Amino acid sequence: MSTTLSTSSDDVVEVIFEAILKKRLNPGVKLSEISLQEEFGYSRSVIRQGFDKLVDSGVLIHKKNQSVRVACPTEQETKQIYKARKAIETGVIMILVEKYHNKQLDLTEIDSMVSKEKKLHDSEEHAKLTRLSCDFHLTLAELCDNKYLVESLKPLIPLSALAASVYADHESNFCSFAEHQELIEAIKSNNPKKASEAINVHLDHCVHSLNFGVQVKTKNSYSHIFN
Amino acid sequence: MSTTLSTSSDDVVEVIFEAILKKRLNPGVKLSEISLQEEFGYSRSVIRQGFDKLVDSGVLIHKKNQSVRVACPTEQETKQIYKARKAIETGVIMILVEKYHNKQLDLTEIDSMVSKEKKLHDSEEHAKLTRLSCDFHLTLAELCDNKYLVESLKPLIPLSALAASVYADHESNFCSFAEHQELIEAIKSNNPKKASEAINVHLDHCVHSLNFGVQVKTKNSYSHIFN
DNA sequence: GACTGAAATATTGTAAACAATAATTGTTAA
DNA sequence: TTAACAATTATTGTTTACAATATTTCAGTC
Repeated sequence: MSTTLSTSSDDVVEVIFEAILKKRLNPGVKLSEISLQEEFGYSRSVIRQGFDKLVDSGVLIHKKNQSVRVACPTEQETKQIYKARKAIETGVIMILVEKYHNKQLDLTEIDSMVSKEKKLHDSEEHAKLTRLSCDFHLTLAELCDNKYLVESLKPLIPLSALAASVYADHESNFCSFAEHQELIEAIKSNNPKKASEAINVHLDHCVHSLNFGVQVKTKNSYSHIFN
Repeated sequence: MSTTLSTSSDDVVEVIFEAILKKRLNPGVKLSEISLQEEFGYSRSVIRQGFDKLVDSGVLIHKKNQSVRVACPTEQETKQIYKARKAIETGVIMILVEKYHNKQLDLTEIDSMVSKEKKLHDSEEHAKLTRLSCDFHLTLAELCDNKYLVESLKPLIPLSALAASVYADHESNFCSFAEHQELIEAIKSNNPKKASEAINVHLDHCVHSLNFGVQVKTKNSYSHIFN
């Protein structure tokens, strides 16, 4: 949370967030404290502090006396995640519509993100696109200038990425940049209803593009993950 | 998070949450790890783990090399808290309207909570009423069967209670039970728009009942707080 | 060869120790 | 008396050590 001075354990959180978004850490992977000690250069207790935070947000799963594992959202959990996102992000969009209308919102940053998404889509750089899609949603929340809203959404993004890496057949059109474009247009057109529909439709599309029939596969090694 | 087996540190979290909701812990109060060691019977590292979780949710504030303090929301933060709540709880209510309409929702528990609120209001037991009001909002979220939504809302409730204990002149009518009643009626009437308005109006009333002109006072001792 | 169970190993849970920093107290000088 | 500064104390940040639990290995049996 932004009221907190960042400590060493936040590095651990950030690196693991990153690794998940970059698909270097797959659902179900086991992470032991001592093994990561060397990787990070921090002592076990610092690693553990980072783990605790990630467990708290649901990104890592921790059963007593067992190593933590990267969460592997079930179908039901995935649907819950997106339902929660719809609630939070609808609120985000409503705030942004109002802010834009009051000339309190600068959309140049988010515009350029969408442009970049289009480029990555055209050049078929799927991994980078997925990553940028996640950033897009978080950036929208950040534009609200409401740290509580941001913190509410934050854990749901890597959870969504995890769900995608389990259930998405082709991640190319998992989180459509075209719909991101439409969303921004809706904000600019000062039409709350249209904007609300745009975000809800978009998130529904994300879920519907997933194939929950696939057999869940988990990986176990984590060498060369964090670099 | 419910995917986690509860550990000792969760006791710390619960007790401090409780103490805040019961107004035994006031905004700004300093909490030292060693002092609470005796209070709980756990070692310092366990206390610290609990603190870390509370810091992460914004309920405690932690600056490097200083003791944690109970958060003391500013006017701006309080408004952000309620804006975030409006986003999340509007989503909650929409889900409940749909669930009720599909006969998948049992409202007897929440009905009895409102009745109990009325009793406490009539007998002027303000402290217990405040506590129950908080539970009311959390229970609504829990009825959605969505742990992510619950976890999003959870930290905002004690933060709201903290804001109230700083800025509320008379806490008797801070979070109106009558409006809770209306909210439930709106859900039962299967009217999404009415329900949405009810929750937004209610949360707006909560903020507007606060007096941000008051001088913020912080207390410093914490004897006899946890019993 | 596959299964059972016990020993060995590895990993987590907790506590204690040490180092670094902040808060407090006490002293001195203006 | 007050202010500035030094010494002391208290508290946090981090590491390390030990106990409790889980996982793995391997021998023995069917």
